[in-house]
Amino acid sequence: MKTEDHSFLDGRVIEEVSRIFKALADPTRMKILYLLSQEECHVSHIAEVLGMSQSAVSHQLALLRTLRLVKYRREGKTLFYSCDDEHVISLLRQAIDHAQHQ
Amino acid sequence: MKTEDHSFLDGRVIEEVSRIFKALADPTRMKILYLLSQEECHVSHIAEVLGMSQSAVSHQLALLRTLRLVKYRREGKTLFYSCDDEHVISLLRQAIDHAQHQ
DNA sequence: TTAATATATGAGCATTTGTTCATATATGTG
DNA sequence: CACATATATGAACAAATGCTCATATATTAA
Repeated sequence: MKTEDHSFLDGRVIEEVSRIFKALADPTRMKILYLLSQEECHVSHIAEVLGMSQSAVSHQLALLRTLRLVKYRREGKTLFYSCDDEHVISLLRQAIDHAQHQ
Repeated sequence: MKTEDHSFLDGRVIEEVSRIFKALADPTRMKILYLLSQEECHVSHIAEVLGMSQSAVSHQLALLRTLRLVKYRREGKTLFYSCDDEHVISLLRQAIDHAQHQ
């Protein structure tokens, strides 16, 4: 195939896909997303379950919010986070399944 | 749910999945893998098509080899690379499709 | 063997990333 | 209001990343 005959990806698509995979590439964010795919959680619960500092979790949640992968609702002083992108969860589940069965 | 009631991921699975997503998270590697999913290519062809230096491509191919995502065969002085993990290509295609239709 | 070509690889460097620490903001309580 | 609790956020810093440049290795041809 010649250069001009290739099926190229749009630059915006490449950047978008890269953002999604970057989000999934970090073990901490993977754990957070996997946890939130099982149940809605508040921040300190995530921190406790994953054994991380509140600050570290909050920073990662901020990143996931920016990418619109999670959303939250407030209940008093507490914020409950949950997944906001089923497609990304589907990619995560597939990758996990594949890694588990090999 | 209490901490001990969560379905946790095995550390090895987390690391493995993280490695896969890290590989897919870089635009350059995405382009290389997407290209190789279309046809077997030699190194300088990849470099030309993607507008990158031979060295940069070779470094990324070395990384993808380490992860067993690509393989190669030699023909004289030339090395022909191709994909060696259909599952990862499947994840990539799904993410691309999703990004394109939104 | 010498030279040419194709690719790999090590060092160096700028950028990005993920954390911690300290502090700010928001909400509820007395 | 003052105070406690839950979370967010900015600064700083170490580690990881992706490139370039120079050079090494492998193969072929003369």
